[in-house]
Amino acid sequence: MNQYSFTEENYLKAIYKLSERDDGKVTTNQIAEIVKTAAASVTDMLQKLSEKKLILYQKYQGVSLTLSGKKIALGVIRKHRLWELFLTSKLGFKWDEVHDIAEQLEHIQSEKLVQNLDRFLGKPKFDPHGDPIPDENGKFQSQKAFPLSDAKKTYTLTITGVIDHHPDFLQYLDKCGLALGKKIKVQGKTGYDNSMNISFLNSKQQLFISFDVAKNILVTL
Amino acid sequence: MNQYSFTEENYLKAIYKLSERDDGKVTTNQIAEIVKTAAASVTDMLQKLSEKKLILYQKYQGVSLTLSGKKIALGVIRKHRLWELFLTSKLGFKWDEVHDIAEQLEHIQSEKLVQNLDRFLGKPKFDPHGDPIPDENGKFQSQKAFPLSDAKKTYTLTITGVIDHHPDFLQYLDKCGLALGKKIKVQGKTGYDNSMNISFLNSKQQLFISFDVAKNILVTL
DNA sequence: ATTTATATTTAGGTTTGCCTAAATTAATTA
DNA sequence: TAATTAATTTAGGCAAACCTAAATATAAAT
Repeated sequence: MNQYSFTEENYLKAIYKLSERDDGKVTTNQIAEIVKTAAASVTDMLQKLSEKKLILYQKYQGVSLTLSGKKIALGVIRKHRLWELFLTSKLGFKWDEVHDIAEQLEHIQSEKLVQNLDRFLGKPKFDPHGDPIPDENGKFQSQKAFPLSDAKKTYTLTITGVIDHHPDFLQYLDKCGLALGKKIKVQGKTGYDNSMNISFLNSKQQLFISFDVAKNILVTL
Repeated sequence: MNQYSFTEENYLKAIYKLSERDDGKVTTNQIAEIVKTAAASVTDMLQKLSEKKLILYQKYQGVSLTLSGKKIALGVIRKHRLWELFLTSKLGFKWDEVHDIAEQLEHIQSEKLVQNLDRFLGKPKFDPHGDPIPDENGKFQSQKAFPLSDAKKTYTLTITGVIDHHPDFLQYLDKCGLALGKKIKVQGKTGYDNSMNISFLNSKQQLFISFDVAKNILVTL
C-alpha cells in the first residue's frame, strides 16, 4: 500500500530539503545536483511523482510537495535522524561517520521499527548534528538558532547545530574542540575577511575561525 | 569494490541455505521457490553470478557456491541474525515479528556497523530463534541439536531452536509456553500419528503436540 | 529403449531508473 | 525588442531484474 521505492524517497527528501531553504518552487537542476543524476532523469522522476500526486509539477515551472509527499519526506528524515542518533549514542560512532549509514537505514520499511527505536532512544528531539527529529506526525521544534557568523560580540553563545554535515568539516570542528553544547564567546571579528576570534567558557583557550566555518555553525543565545 | 546488489545477496543466501541442507548441488527450481521468482529469472541470475565467480554453474547441473560466494552469503546471514537479536533484545520485538525487518536490514552495507552492532550485543553466539550467528570470519558453532520428533522418552530436553520461522508457528509455540531454554520431557508418543505428549520441568502441565510441530522444534539433551 | 513428464534454459518483452544528444522554453543581455 | 545563454524537457537507448511462452535437456515410467 504505502510503499515507495528507495529512489522515490530520495527525490522527495531532496525536494523537501530544498523547499525548506528557498521556501518556494524547487528547480530540476537543484534536485539533479542533490540526487546526483542528470537533469533529464530528474524530469522523468518528476513526471512519475506528479502522477502519484506526491508533488505539484508543471513543465518548466518547478515543483513543490503535496501533503502526502511532504509526509513521506518527513518520515524518511525522521528515520534518518533517529538512526544517526542510534549510531552515535548506542553504537559508539562519531558524528562524522553516521551519514552514509543512515542514508541506507532511512529506507527500512516498518512503522513499528521506527516507533520502537524512537522509544528506545527516549523520544529524542535532536540528532547528533543538532537537527530536530520529527515526531510520528511530522512535527518538530524548529530551533531559533542562527549562524555563528551573524553573532555580535559580548554575548555567551551555545553551539546547537551545524549546517554542513560533511565529515571533513565535522572532523575540523572536533579538532578545534567545537562540539554541540559548548559555550563560546565572540572576542573579535576581522572586518576584512569576517574571520572570528572566539573563546570558550571556563578556559583561556582562544580560537580563530574563518567566515566559511562560522557560517556553518549554529548557535543560540 | 565489494558491493553486491540486494538481489544478488538474496540469491547467494538462498543457495547457501539450500546447500546447507541438501549438502550438494542446488537446483534452479529450489532457488526459484525461495526467492519467489520464475525459474527463468533464476537462470538469468545464475549466469550473472557465475560470471562474477560467486557460484559454480553448469547448465542443467545445478549450482554450488565458490569461496567468495559463501563468504558473502555468510556475511548476509551474520547481519540478519545480529539484527534479529537487536530487535528482540533491545527494541522489544517478539521473535515472530523480526524476520521481515531483518530481511531488509541484512543488506545494509557497512563493515563497521556490523562490528559495532556485534559488540553492542555482546558478541552473541545465537539469534532469537536459536540459530548460530557467524563471526566476522564466517565461523559459527553448529549445534548438536536434533528435532524433538526424533527424541526418545525419559530424557530431559532443552529447547534450543526452531526450524520453521513463520510467525504462525512461533505464535503457536508461544501459546503453548514453548520457548528457547525451556526444559521438557517426552511423556509419550502415539504410534499412529507420531504426536507427542510432553511435560515441562517444574510444572505438572501437560501438552500434546503434533508430529509436524515436533519436527520443527530443536532440542538438546 | 522409448515415451512421457519434469526441469531447465532460451527467446522475446516489460518496468524502473538511469544516460546522452537534440529540441524547446524561459531568462538574460545587448 | 531581438539575440544569446541557460534551464528544462523530449527522444531514443541501456542495464538490471523480472515475466511468459517456447524449446531443449534430463529424469522417470512404461
